[in-house]
Amino acid sequence: MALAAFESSPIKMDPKKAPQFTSVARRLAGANLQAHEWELLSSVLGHSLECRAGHDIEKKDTKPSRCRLVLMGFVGMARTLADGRRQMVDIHLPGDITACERLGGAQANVAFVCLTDVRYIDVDSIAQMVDDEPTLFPGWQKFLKDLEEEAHVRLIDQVVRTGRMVAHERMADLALDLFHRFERVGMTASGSFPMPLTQDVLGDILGMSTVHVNRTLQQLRREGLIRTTSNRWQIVDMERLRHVAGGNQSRPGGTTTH
Amino acid sequence: MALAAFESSPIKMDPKKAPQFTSVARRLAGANLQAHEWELLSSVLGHSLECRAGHDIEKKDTKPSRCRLVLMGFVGMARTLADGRRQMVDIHLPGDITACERLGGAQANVAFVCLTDVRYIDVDSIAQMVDDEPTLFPGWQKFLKDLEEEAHVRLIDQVVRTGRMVAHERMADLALDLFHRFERVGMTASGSFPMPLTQDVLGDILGMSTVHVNRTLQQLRREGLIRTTSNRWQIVDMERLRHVAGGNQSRPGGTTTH
DNA sequence: CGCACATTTGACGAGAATCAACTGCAGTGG
DNA sequence: CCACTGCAGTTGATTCTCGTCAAATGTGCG
Repeated sequence: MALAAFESSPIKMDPKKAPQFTSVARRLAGANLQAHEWELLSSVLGHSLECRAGHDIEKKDTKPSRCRLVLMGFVGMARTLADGRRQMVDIHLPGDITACERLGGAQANVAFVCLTDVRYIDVDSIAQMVDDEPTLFPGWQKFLKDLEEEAHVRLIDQVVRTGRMVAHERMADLALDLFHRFERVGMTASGSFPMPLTQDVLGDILGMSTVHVNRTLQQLRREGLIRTTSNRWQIVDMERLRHVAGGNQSRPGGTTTH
Repeated sequence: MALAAFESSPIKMDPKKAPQFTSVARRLAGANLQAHEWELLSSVLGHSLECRAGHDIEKKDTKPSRCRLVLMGFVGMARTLADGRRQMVDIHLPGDITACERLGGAQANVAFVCLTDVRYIDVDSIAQMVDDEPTLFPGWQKFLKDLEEEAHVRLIDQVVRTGRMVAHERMADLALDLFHRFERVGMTASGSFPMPLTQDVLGDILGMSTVHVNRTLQQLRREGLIRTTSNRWQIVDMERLRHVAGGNQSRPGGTTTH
């Protein structure tokens, strides 16, 4: 059991008492952190930060952080064009890091927008220590590297999504992507996953207008593929949804070529 | 002068006699390689490889390489959907590395396609040595890291391009991007840069049909923004082309918010 | 209740894909 | 030398996806 490793770690943390840590716990459970690596985390875990929906993540008082670990909520990596059009380049969920700034972010000209109320911790100091002395923190190094690789693959997926898929394919593909990512951190329940985003924001993610998001969603609902409540989506027919997405979503160990 | 540093390096290489190395020379000139780091390069420079247009880069005999340095030609990082649609996720030009496989490429499900005849060298062995002992090769480490960061920014740009720009904006933005990248490696001449790609491939890059690429190009030509010959594009009116692209293309030190 | 905000609906038009045909051009072989 | 071939580019006609505008409906909240 993944959580067991986390519970038996030097840092005592009961997921039932601190549910905001469960996603990160799932992630770190596979990282094989050593005792002194857990200590790194304990030094910052108490200082989780909050950012309200609609605001950019940014520390006004101190220097901007390059690396944050999301505990709760959705963070969007967004670029805004001169005329106001906005494109979400990537979405960060609980357990992800906003590590773009470690990879050329200075040139990227993107902002990290809280799409919901967000709770996160600043792990920039940890990242810097790991960068300086990678051999001292093998668990953290692998953890950070894995998260960055995943973000890289997500970017590639996002290019394909916006570049070559039509509306209902984009929507289906996104739903599957989010489902699998929430599944890994134990936040799914009977095929459903958190979806508190407005159709407006969904449009900025998928590169389409709000109205078209609405109509595309209706189509998927009408065909019995998904069900939506105010802050959750449920996948009703996984197999057909995959088919709509084109069978191209990267699922663990999935095959690809037709 | 950038080339001077390269010419005075331990490896003698006259750009006039070996023009295929000039792009890499420009790049490495800024990397401040130490003597023993130049040696690394010399061990592989003689073994440049070739791949014909239309084929995937892949070494059949040995294990697949994770890291290649492009000397000449265009390499496309492509994903093909089940029904045959294809999206170019990134384009690698002379002086770039095809380093995707170093960053989660195993999951990325992309192929490296030669969009022209391509000449490249396999620097996987170098990359592995640098990964193992980064402190021994500070110049190479920074060089590889910079190239990866640039690739990351290009991915972000590509998401915005395909997600939120209309056809003529995409085309203008791409033209400017390519121009600036060729400029850095000294392959521009009076506002022109190499463009040997077919409109078919351009469609796969920009996420639009071949016919629409054709019509969009005609529009840009008609408006006096670019001129095209069989294998070069010339930017006629940089200022207005930037305006068409939305003023959002990342140029060195450029400002952004309106 | 009134307000702000999100979702939904309809009507219309613009942008882009598709299909099919045609042009221009370089290479190839008779 | 010229016909033939293949390929990239071009054009027109048509269809369809999607964006825009505007209004209506629903929903939570002070």
